[in-house]
Amino acid sequence: MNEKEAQELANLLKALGEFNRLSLVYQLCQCKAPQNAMCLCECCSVDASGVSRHLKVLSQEGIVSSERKGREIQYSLNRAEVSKRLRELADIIEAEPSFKT
Amino acid sequence: MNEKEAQELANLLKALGEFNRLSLVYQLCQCKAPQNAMCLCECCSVDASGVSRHLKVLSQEGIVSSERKGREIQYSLNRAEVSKRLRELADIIEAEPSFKT
DNA sequence: GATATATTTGCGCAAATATGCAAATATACA
DNA sequence: TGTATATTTGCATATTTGCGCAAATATATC
Repeated sequence: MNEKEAQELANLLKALGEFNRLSLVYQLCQCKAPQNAMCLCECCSVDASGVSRHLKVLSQEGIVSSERKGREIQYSLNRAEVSKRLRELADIIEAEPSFKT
Repeated sequence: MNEKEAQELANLLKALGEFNRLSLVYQLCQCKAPQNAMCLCECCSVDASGVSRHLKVLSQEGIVSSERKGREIQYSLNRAEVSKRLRELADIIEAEPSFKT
């Protein structure tokens, strides 16, 4: 794990590690269909501009994808990619080294 | 997942989502034996007081355990617990619901 | 008790972050 | 073109966070 990868992973974890953003992720988690920001607004105690900013952070970290549909922008969770990265970290943490002190 | 659990998980992710703290975790990851803070200091570009504070955060979130051994305090990574919590989140994120929109 | 080493804590500072509000922008529709 | 809805952005503000330094504390050893 080099420095750049570590920084990217830290960024991912930081993006998920804010309560309202994690709430947005949970909300998307429970949805089969993509959701727009107005809808996601309801699960989270911030106004539309705050939701917009949080979704931008999640998007920049590759946690959600977005697609404009008319007036709305529909967000969906990148389930496979996010869970993969979390499991990779879990694997690293779990594996006790056979060498070194 | 209730509000309290979500907040605790957010706290865990936030604790891991800071570059120097994640570096400390990686360092502990590569060690079989517990390490003291002076040793951990080397992998991380902050002074001893900074490392102490980071280790306190990691300890409060249950990521590391500590035990005083004479003058030193030895830190070890709670591998099983941390990887379990990360995998639980990965499971939640990965599983597409069969109901709801 | 005096000294050395390891760790924590108080303090101040600078940077980052989360937030709301209002204005700007994008799009759809009458 | 004008209006309504959805989203973003600029701005100001309050809070949090990470950091180093110096002092305090804890423990071991002389």
